[in-house]
Amino acid sequence: MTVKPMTIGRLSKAAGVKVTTIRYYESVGLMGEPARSDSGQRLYGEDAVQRLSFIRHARDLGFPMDAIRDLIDLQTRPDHNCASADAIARQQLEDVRKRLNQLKALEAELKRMVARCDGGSIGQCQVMATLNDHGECMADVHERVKAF
Amino acid sequence: MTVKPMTIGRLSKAAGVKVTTIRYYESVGLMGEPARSDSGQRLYGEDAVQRLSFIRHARDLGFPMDAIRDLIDLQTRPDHNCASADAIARQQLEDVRKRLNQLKALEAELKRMVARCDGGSIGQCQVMATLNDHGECMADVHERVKAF
DNA sequence: CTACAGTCTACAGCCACTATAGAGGCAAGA
DNA sequence: TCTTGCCTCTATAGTGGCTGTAGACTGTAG
Repeated sequence: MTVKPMTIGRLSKAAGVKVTTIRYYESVGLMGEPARSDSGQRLYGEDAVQRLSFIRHARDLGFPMDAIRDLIDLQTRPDHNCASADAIARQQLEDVRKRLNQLKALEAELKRMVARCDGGSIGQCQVMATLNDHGECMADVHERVKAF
Repeated sequence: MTVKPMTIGRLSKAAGVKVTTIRYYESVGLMGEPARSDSGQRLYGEDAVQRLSFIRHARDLGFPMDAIRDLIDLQTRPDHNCASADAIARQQLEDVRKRLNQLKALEAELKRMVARCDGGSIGQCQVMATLNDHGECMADVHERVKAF
């Protein structure tokens, strides 16, 4: 016997991903077109839960959509060499480390900034002074931190 | 004698901010409307360089536009108490620290992931296994890292 | 005068969604 | 059977912080 298929709402609850997000994933090709009921409602099987949980975990780890698409493609060829998947993950790790370093520099600078506030007036405010005077800045914050 | 005003291109070079970005800052109310030449070109004084460098530094430190707008408003009242500026900076520091913690968790998980890759086939790939099996995940990566 | 660089406005695109509108579908209770 | 109320559908616009493009005009050097 076959298992009863889920509507998108049930899938949403089962996978912990919002309905709109599932439809969005479909629209960008991460999810593939599901079967439809006579009235046009999407119908999913258990594999959809699995797929969504894969996507969600990868997103939680910060993988960009393109990388996830590549990983999903790789999954469909289980005998292919693992090196590609490894490379994608290593790239992601490198990106995360880079952002980590930038954020650490930001934290140091901000910490220094608020530490110097003595509660006086704006005119003498060291927070303002620091923002005005880039030369005063200790941290090498020249590259803007990218979106995650 | 007054100093010769700059066109937007000169301002761009002087402040290290792209022409389009300057116009964008104007459109969202961070820059204020400049004087114009007879033919309609924007004309700026030295204060614009100062203002842009303030904005840029704040952006480099990750302050969102709204916060920067607030800080600029504060600047126009130099005798106002410094507490508001301090609060904005502290909020930003807190945000940065939160993201830092999330990123550290990501880094740990990714490191663990790539360390287990033995170069075999996708079928046995530990990178894939980790992504498939959220239960295997050591890190508490339940909250998605926000854009910076 | 002729190039060519600079400037103008207005609008589309980026990422990864989220929110909204307006219409139709489905199951349970009266 | 009808109603109530949630579910689902499509299509579109908005988020943040810009960047890129198109097509027209302006300013300047040779």
